[in-house]
Amino acid sequence: MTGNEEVAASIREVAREANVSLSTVSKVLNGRTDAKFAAATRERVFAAASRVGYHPNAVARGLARKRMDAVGVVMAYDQPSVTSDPYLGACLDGILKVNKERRQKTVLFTEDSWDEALRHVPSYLDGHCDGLLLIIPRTDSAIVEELAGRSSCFVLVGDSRDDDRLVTVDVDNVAAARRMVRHLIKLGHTRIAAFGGNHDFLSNAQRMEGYRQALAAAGIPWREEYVFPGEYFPGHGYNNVGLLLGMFEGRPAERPTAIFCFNDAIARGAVDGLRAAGIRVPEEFSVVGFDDSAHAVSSEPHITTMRHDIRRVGERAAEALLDCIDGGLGPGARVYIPAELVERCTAAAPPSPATSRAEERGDEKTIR
Amino acid sequence: MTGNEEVAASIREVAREANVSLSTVSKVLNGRTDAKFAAATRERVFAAASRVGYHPNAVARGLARKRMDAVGVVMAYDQPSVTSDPYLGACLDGILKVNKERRQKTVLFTEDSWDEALRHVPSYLDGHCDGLLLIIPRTDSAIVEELAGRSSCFVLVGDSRDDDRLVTVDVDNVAAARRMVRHLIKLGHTRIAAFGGNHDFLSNAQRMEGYRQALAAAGIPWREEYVFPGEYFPGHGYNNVGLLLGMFEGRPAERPTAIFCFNDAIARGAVDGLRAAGIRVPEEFSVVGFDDSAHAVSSEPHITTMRHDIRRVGERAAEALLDCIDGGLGPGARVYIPAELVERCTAAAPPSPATSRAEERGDEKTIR
DNA sequence: TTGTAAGCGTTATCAT
DNA sequence: ATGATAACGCTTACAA
Repeated sequence: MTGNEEVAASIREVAREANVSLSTVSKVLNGRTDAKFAAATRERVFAAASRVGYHPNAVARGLARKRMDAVGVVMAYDQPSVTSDPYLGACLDGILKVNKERRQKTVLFTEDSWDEALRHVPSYLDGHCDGLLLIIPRTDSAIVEELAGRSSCFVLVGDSRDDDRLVTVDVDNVAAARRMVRHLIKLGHTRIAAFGGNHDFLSNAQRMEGYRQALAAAGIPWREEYVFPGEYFPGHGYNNVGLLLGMFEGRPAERPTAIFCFNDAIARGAVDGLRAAGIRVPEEFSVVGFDDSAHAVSSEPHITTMRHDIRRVGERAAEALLDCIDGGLGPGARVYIPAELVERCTAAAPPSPATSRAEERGDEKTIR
Repeated sequence: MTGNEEVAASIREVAREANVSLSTVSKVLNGRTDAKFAAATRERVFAAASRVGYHPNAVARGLARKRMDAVGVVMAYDQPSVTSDPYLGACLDGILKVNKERRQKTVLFTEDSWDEALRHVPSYLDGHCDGLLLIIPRTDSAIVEELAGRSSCFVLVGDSRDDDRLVTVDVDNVAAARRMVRHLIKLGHTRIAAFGGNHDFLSNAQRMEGYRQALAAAGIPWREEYVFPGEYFPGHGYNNVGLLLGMFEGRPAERPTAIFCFNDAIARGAVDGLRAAGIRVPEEFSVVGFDDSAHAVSSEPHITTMRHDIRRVGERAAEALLDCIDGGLGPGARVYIPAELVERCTAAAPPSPATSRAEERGDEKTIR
């Protein structure tokens, strides 16, 4: 109980209390090294400051320095809430962590849609925030165009489009896909099908690229008939399994022994389809998913998948933005966060080599 | 493509463009009614403003008006994340919704503990935010004391302590408990036990009060032996059922026919305990929970409970804070959010007298 | 080593 | 109906 400090003390009172000028107070309190103050003066200032309970006004300070030590986070979601979206939530967690460490304030801009967000760009850029983190999961360039023209700092989170005007932080889809396919190859698979996701998602293209690279690295030729386009839903996994099984009905030796699904939903559908066809997973057929979402463990068997560290995405994004604000990071930077392989119960070695070889012979046969 | 507006235009350029003074621009753009400007002047100003792409600087404006149109939300959690705590998440959603509607910025202050928060009070009150929303679930007065001395606006969310210096918004525990007990009474129960939660939680006292009120309103005398203290965990529900059954072993006609549990965890334990004792729920015994948490539907039977609208708590809290900032709401205000009865499968009419007696006899048998 | 004064971009209080 | 001009609280050249 130090009494009542009703209204915030300004730098003026400190100056008066300490019998020094305003600038002296400012410099001493900000620890400016360009001027050396007498120890006695410094003491007087500190004493006065604590006596009057001085804490600099962030707004005035911000106006003078053109730096608010605050970053904006803009996100749009049709979901009912921030909290109901695990991606947004995890991302935000990472952002908050870094901002707290670096003593930056986090201001949240939530919109119902990116159209709304676009309309509010001026308010994001009104000087309140030193930079912007945009959690913009799908390709939506209108707002990016709007921002890219301005001189402010901003980074795109969960996106990795190739644009020299902006910095992006995203999960490393191609490396993760490559890793996953390599995992299947190491298990002994050589005939690996790919069950793709939505055609217009960047992630789909990236995962496809990872698949391609892993195959190429292992010297396994690309086979168009192993690639099944689809969408990020279980139904597509299920249906494509039917298609696949039908396609290779007459030539079992060419039939894939594993499926790389572009997300867990597809994988879940594929597993169900396989089982419905009487094929055991993983003994007879391996299936892997992606993302380690709820689908991966929603029922048996639990799906082998790649786990993204979304929280880390948020952290790195916040760091990147801060670097950008401090002038250490220019536009064009691309940050990728590696994923982690989660081995569960749907991937194993293909059926025994003997069988395998036999199948491969059969494979040639079917070609003619 | 209007060209490149590299750096934000200031009110100066607008004034120059429009050939008017700074104050005219400010007044016209802010729609001040105290001065009537010629339509021509207004037009010129608007035209100039949009021509140079003018948007007022929020920081300068904030400094001048002493109002940032921003509110701070401070929360401390030991949880790994904002998103993993359903209470915090829902609350935040409500806050964000209202702030968005009222065009207020939301700045997030997350701390690892309330001690940390206490240490950062000065930074919350540095002028950046016009008021503070504190999501402070349990009694933790140090920080409240710290804030109550200051002249800023703040409201406590999820708390309803009686302190004239502050405004609180919380779930209406006593009304909800009263409502739930009345529900049991309406079903025909008159012997209703209460399984309490942690002794030191405010919610426990409030729910007990609701129980007391409902009984009193129905003219049912208070029976100390029907009240079982405990903690908010399933184990306490289970154990207290054992206790209760034991206590009334020799006098079945006095045994309660229903249990009002102070949360769903306790209720889940109670249901399990009853079933373990061979008693059917709800046919022979009713059990109700509170909070509509995951426990309520984690297994069969799904528990009849009271659902809180936490999102609404957030909304009302944000509204209360804004009212407070606008001077419309003074300290001492108490806002309560009503809960909703969720009828599920654990509450029914008590056994009919005849049946009841028979069952009670059977009950005695199983016990020996 | 310390002080003076000019901003920072707005709003608000006076005059005119 | 408009325009100077002084705050707002702080930082930062530039002086002394």
